[in-house]
This record gives sequence, C-alpha cells and structure tokens, in this order.
Amino acid sequence: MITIKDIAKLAGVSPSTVSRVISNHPRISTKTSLKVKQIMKELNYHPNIIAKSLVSRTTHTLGIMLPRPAEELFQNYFFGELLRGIITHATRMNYELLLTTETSSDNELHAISRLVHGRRVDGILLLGSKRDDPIISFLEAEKFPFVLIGRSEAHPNAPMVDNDNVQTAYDATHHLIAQGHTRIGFVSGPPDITLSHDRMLGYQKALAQAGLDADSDWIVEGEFLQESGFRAMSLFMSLPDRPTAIVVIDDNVAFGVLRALAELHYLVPEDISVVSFNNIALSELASPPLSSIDIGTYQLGYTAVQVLLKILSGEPQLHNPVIIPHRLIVRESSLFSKPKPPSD
Amino acid sequence: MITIKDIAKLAGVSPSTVSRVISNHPRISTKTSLKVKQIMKELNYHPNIIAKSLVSRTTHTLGIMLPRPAEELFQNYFFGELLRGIITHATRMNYELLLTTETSSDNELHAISRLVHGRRVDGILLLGSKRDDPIISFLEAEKFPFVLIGRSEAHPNAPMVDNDNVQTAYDATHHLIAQGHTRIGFVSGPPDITLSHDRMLGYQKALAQAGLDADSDWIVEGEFLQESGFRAMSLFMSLPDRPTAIVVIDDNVAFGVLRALAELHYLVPEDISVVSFNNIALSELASPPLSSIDIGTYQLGYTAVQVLLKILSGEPQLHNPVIIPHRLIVRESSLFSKPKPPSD
DNA sequence: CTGAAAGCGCTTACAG
DNA sequence: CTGAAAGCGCTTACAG
Repeated sequence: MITIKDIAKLAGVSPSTVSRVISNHPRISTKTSLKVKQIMKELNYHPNIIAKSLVSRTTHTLGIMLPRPAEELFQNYFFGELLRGIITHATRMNYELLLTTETSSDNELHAISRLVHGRRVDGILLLGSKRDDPIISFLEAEKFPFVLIGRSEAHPNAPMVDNDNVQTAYDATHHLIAQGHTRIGFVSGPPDITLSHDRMLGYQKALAQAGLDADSDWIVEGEFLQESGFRAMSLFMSLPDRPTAIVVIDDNVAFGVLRALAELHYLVPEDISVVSFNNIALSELASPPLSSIDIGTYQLGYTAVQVLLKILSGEPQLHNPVIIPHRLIVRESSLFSKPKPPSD
Repeated sequence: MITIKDIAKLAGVSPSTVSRVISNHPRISTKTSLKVKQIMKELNYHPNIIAKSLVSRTTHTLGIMLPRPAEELFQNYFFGELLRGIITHATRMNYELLLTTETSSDNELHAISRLVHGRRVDGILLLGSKRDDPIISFLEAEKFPFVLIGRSEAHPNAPMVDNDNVQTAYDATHHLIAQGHTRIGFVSGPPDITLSHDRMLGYQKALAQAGLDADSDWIVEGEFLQESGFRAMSLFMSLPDRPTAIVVIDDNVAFGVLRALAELHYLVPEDISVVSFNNIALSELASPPLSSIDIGTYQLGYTAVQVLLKILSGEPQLHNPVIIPHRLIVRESSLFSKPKPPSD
C-alpha cells in the first residue's frame, strides 16, 4: 500500500507537505503542489480514509438507521424512494452512507451505540420513529448529530423532516366528505408509530369538523402490509352499517384492500371509495387507479440529508421541523359522488 | 471520549492488557479480564472502531455498489428485496454495510477506487453488472475481494451468485409454448446488461427447440421501467401479425404492459398471455395476477453475503457461480390455452 | 512556504 | 499472564 511517506520521499518533501497538498492548504507553493500531485497520480495514490478519520475525528459518513422490522420495510416502495433521495444528495455531497438496522430487541440501543461510540459516522438519519423512541433519547443525551425523518412527540426539539401528517389525513378524509360520504373508515398502521397517530388525528379532525361520527368499528389498526388491508376489509364489509369510503394509511396496505374487495365482489369506488398515502409509482396502475396523498418521499430523504449536513457544518437550524409539502392525487378509486339519501 | 488508556488506568493494568481483554485473548487471567470488563461497563466504554481498523487493516464493513442509474433501482421492489437479504445476513454476522453508487460517468472507477484504496471496506458486493464491466476488471486487478450478484461473461472466474437466467427465460417461454402459443414476443431490458442477454438466449432456445420463429418484430429492448412495458405494447399490438403471448424481463415492466393492454382494451390472458420475472409481492395483486418466475431474490442477497464472508475468511470457494434456484409461479395472466388453429 | 515531532486510539510482536 | 515499545497512515500546532 502506498502511503504519504512514499509520495514524500519521491517528491523530495516531508510527509507534512504532502498532507497539506492533499488538503489544499493555502500556504503551499504551486510548484511543490504540482510536483506532489503528479507523483500521487503516477503512483495512483489514494489517501487512507481510515487513518484520516482517526486524527480528524470525522468520517464523512452518514449512518442510516432502519427501524426494527426491516423485513417489512422493503416490501414497501416508500423506503426505496426515501433511500433514493438520501443516496442522491449524500453522494452529491461526497458523503458515504452506512446502513444499519436495530438488531436484538433485548438491547435496542446496541446498534446505535456501536455506531456512535465507535465513531463510525458523523451523523445519523433516523427513518421513522416510535412514539417514545429510546434511540432519540440516547442520541440527545450523547449530543450526537441526527435528523429524524418523521416526528417525535416526546422530543419536540429533535431535528425533524416530516410531512404535516395531521393535515395529510385531514385532506384525504375531507376529500371523501366532499364526495358526499358520511360513513368513512380508517385503516391505520401500528398504533405506536407517530405517523399512525398523527393521521388518526387528522382523520378525526376532518370528521368532527363535518359533524360526522367516527364509529370505532370503522377504525382498524394493522401493519404496513398488504395483509393488513386485506384483513381490514373482511372486517369492515361484514358490518351491518359499513363505511362507504375509507382512508388507508399506505398504498401498499391499500393494495391489500383492493384485492380483498375484488375477491368479495365489491366495486371500487361505487361500493366503497378508497384514498391512501404515499402515491408510489404503482398507485396509478392499481385497478382502479388509487387516489393517494403524494408526500414527496424523495424530497423527504433528500432534505433530511441537507438538514443533517447543515447541522454538521454548525449552521444554525432556522426551521424545525422542516415540513415537506404534500398533495392529494385524485384518481378513480375515490371518484364517486355519494348520492344524497332520499329525504323523506 | 473514553479510551483504552482510561480503562487501563482505572483497572491498574496496561493498555495492552485491556486490548487483549477486548479481543478475548486466551492468555489473560479470568480475574483481570473480569475486572477490566466491569470497568468498561461502568464507564460505558466502546472501542474506537476507526483506530482498530487502522491497525488491523480490516473494517468489518462490506461495500454495496449500486449500479449507475440508482434512480431506476428503487422503483423496483427487486432491489429492496435484495437489500433485505443482504442486510439480514450482514447484520447477523456483525458486519456493517456501506452504500455507494457509481457517480460521474466520466470516471466510472472513481467511487470504487475510493472505496478500495481508502480501505473503507473489507469486500464489495456488486449488484448486477454490465456485459463488460470495468469495475470487475479493476477489482480483479487490485485483487480486492468481491462478489457479483449476477453474471459476468468477460470475467468467468469472478465470484458470482446468480440464477441460471438462460434457464429462467427458457422455462417462462416453454410454459407459453406448452399453452399452445406459437407467436411469442419478448420485452427485454437494456441490451448491455448480462441479465437481458442471458434471458434472450433462453427465450430463443425455447423457441428454437419448439421449432418456432422468433420474429425480430416481437422483440423489444428497454429499461426496467413501467414505461418500457407500456411502450412495447403500443408497438406490439399494432403489428399485423402480433404475438399472442409475451415474456417480460421484469414484473415492474410487466405492470406497464398490463396497463397499456388495459388502455388498448385487450384482455389478458385471452388476447395476449404474459409471463414475467422476479415474482415481487405485487405480482399476485396485479389484474390479472401475474405469472412470474420467482428467482429467490432475498436468497440471492443473503447468499452473496455468505459467499463474500467466506472469501474474506480465506475459505476456498467450492462452487462458482453459486446458482440460486428459481421456479415459475403460474397465475391468471398466462392461464389460457391457445385453441389449435382449424386444420384445413 | 516547509519540516520535525507529537499524537489520534488502538494492536501486537517481543521480552520477561 | 502482563507490560513497554513500536507502529498503523494520517494531521497539525509549533518553529523556522
């Protein structure tokens, strides 16, 4: 392996000088700089980043912390798209990305603490969080730089990049109300996830504002899996007074919903209208095409890296949380105006 | 930051001893070991992995090299599933994962050479490869450990984990032939990708064996995107003598195919039968449900990590390439027996 | 503008 | 079984 010393020897200068050339130190003569650079090129020299890290105490690496059941994650286009945003900006800024996942549940801090104490990364991106997440407490206690993609109730001052998820669900629900629906259900995600919680609030808020009831039978909590949507429908559709429209926490879950409805021979949107979240590429291809809230997934990832790098550079963070705008994409699955009941 | 020296001082031993305790050196007395370990716990000591890396010349990190247009990648469940397999086994074996992507096209070796020369990783996982991939040449020249998920013609001795992709396409095509189809098209991927090439061979082999023609009009090359499938159909369906069945390189592309056919008011499988590859979770939910070759994506990723770790440990590699088994999952999209033409 | 020296936090022959 | 010393490849005050 070629080191800085080899270059120094061949260039007839000291290792310190070579180091300075590499880091573009201002007070190096153009002449030596050129000479050293040429020799580095000739020998195909590449600095040992590990050695550099040790002394500079910086790694130019960002850690990506995947939430526990990474199993589920990748069944979801959402995380792919999020990663895409993260990779794009990190690569652009010459940062490396270290992928970690929570391991054993007996010690949820194991992975993160290895990362932080082992000085493997300069900062951490948290993809989603539980409602009371020990990882955030840990990171705050360690004063280790991080950004949460999502929202934390317990840690309102944590740097966050998120949608306004009360509003996203409000918009989805309101859209259904505007179509004339009065019995609107909600297929939610795991209740300990802040996202589920926020969207539940938005759903309830929209109903309350319209003077509608949120029948507890019309609310089901599940996972971010197709099966959850499937199961929710077996439940809903057997109710004597079933909803005529539903809000679904995630497109993937909505696919399960559509499948169940097809099997049960219900028509969407005629028998039941559906709106979901994320607007993944496939929503458009579902049958019928799925109305979905576009949450700007790519931008969420991209922006999170921006915010984290800003924190690392010591710049003051002006806004927190950073809110990524969303918008409802209306497609066939919710395009059915509920006829007014005969007023007799 | 707490270092080995702090521990040594408090335990009344030398730093060397602490280091030996950490690495479970055999010739350390249980007594000192216990004492040192307790102090490490009390101070919540975690070894600096960077420093350890510098001297041990090993990082316990695997690099994941994403192919160039990472943009496309994550629009595809396939890569998510592959990553899932990789993460699972790497985490289980206590390896970290560094995510890199090829950057500027002006120097395709830039990213990989940083990784290799910077000693950031112990080995590299290559996700897919071009037919003549300079990255593989580079890695071989540097004698740097790597595993290719996929196949390289130009480098037959490179460690590879792959499906038998000639056979996968043969099976898909043969299935359509068995259904009575004689005019079978192929919607392929980018021609410079080995995968596309192999599947083309399998497709042609199956046709040849059945004495069928592969009309060049029935073959379209594109990207791994839905748009490609969509466009292919506008082409195919306007042909005077159009195929009655098609093999599609990837489920994602097949979704585009299905969408185009729906818009053009063709029925699947009655007007045209479809078989594709990867068997992602959504294939089952397509309308109609998509026949697809399950290539064991998760296992592909999982196994690649196993093989790479085996190489790193110096174990001899007995089989190369490692072939992951595949199987055809028949669903509605290809369940239509072509009636025999009237024999007059 | 450049060099000698100390040091980042660890490991590992060597010696005892 | 344990310690002192040298060293991994780099950076950076300090001095000139």
